[in-house]
Formats: sequence, structure tokens, C-alpha cells
Amino acid sequence: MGNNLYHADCPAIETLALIGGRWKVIILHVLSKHARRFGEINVRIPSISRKVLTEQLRELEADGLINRKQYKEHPQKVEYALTDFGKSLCPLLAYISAWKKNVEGNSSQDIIQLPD
Amino acid sequence: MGNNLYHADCPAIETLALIGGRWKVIILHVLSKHARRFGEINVRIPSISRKVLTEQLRELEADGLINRKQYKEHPQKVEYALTDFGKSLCPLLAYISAWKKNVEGNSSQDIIQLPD
DNA sequence: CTGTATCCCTTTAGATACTG
DNA sequence: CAGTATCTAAAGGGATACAG
Repeated sequence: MGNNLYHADCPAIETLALIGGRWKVIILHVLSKHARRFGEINVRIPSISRKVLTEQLRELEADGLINRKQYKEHPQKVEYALTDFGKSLCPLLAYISAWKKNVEGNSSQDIIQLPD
Repeated sequence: MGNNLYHADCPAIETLALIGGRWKVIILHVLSKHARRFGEINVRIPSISRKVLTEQLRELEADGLINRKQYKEHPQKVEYALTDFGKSLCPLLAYISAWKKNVEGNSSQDIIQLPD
């Protein structure tokens, strides 16, 4: 959400400041199962360019949601993983996925059940 | 998420297509408590211009998440409310708000409890 | 392999004035 | 009050080439 923070004390807005970026939920979703290398993430999200993927990863790293580990090898190898803070988002990520499934199968007023 | 749909069958991406817009979660959050008039929404989200607010409301309406009711009065009155489909998002909206609160108070590995 | 550096076009969004 | 129209500035994002 970037620049102006209307009600910076609103929890929803604070959360969105971290995960509201165009690709961040998807990236976090990819990383929620395994730590992944740069190329692995890119394969799973083919529509994102390397440039933009790099930018998003840098922001997620700066916000403490993911961790970047660089191995001194040739060819180079870099691995991204959720931090503990990032892992605390997993239920929310699962919820986002679960919502669509639930709505498809049930009446839309139904309470959505969080997957375990 | 607009143009290219890499894995359109991914539930997370489908959900984000509906609520991933820059202001949509905030707007839905405002409407989750009451139906609101255009100006009331704008007051609660001062940083969004009328033009952009209009655009976002139109998209939410087109996606069936909100309902626009125009009263034939002077001065004009228009009220926006969540549809049943939109209401099915309320737990997710609450979850987004709850996450930040939970993380502040607890260890980041803790499972977040959905508010009732 | 994992990026960075440019270039350049597209999209977004603010300001302002105007309408029913 | 609730928008629409227009113009413009800024940000976003793709393509390509290059670097460590």
C-alpha cells in the first residue's frame, strides 16, 4: 500500500502493507511448502519477470517475512524461505485458498472452515 | 491480478483476482459493518480519490461482491452493501485484521485464532 | 544461476473542473 | 451528493543485454 497511510493504526492496513503487493501472497504461498530457489519460484510463477520477482523478494525480505540464503557455489545458488514471522502468515494464506473452494461448493453465507 | 493468469485454477489466485485490488480489502472491510454511502466510504478512506473509489466500487460490483442501491432523492443518495457472496468474505477480512494483532502480542509461531 | 542496468511503453492515480 | 471527464505526473512492468 506504499505511500499514504490514512489510518496506519488499522490492523487490516498494516497487514496489507506487508502482503498487499501484487505478487506477495503468491510468492509466500509458493514458499509456504518448501524453501525455494530463485529459479524454482520463477517456474511456479511464470508470468512474473525476474526483475519484478527480485523486487518483491527484496521487499518481503526487508519486512522480515522471508530469508535469503546465498550458497557460495558455482553456479550460484540462492534459497528463499519463510522466517518464523512469515510462517505466522501460513494460516492466512491457507484461508485465502480455502475461501474460493468453500464458496464454490456451498451456499455463500456458510461460515468458511479453516483447513488444518 | 488482471491480465495473465498463470495458474487460473489456483484458488489463491482466483481469490486475489477478486480482492487483490489496491483498495478492495479496505473497502470491503468498511462495508462489513454497515452498508455505506459513497461519501461515508470516502471519509473512512480519505487517501483514495473519488475517481479511484468509483473504479474500485464498480469492479467489486461487477464481481458480485457488493451491491449498489440508488435512491431517487435530492440530494442524491447511493448506498453500497455487501452481497451474500461478499459477506462470505467477512471471516477472511477479520482474519487479516486479527493477524497483525496476534503477531504483536505473541510469539510469531503461534497459531492465530480467528475472532468470533 | 541469480541477479542488475537500461530503455521504454503501459497503467495507475492525483488534481481539477464540470454534471444530473 | 455522487459521480464523470480530462489532463498530466508517477509508478509499474516487460524486453533485452550484461555481470559475478
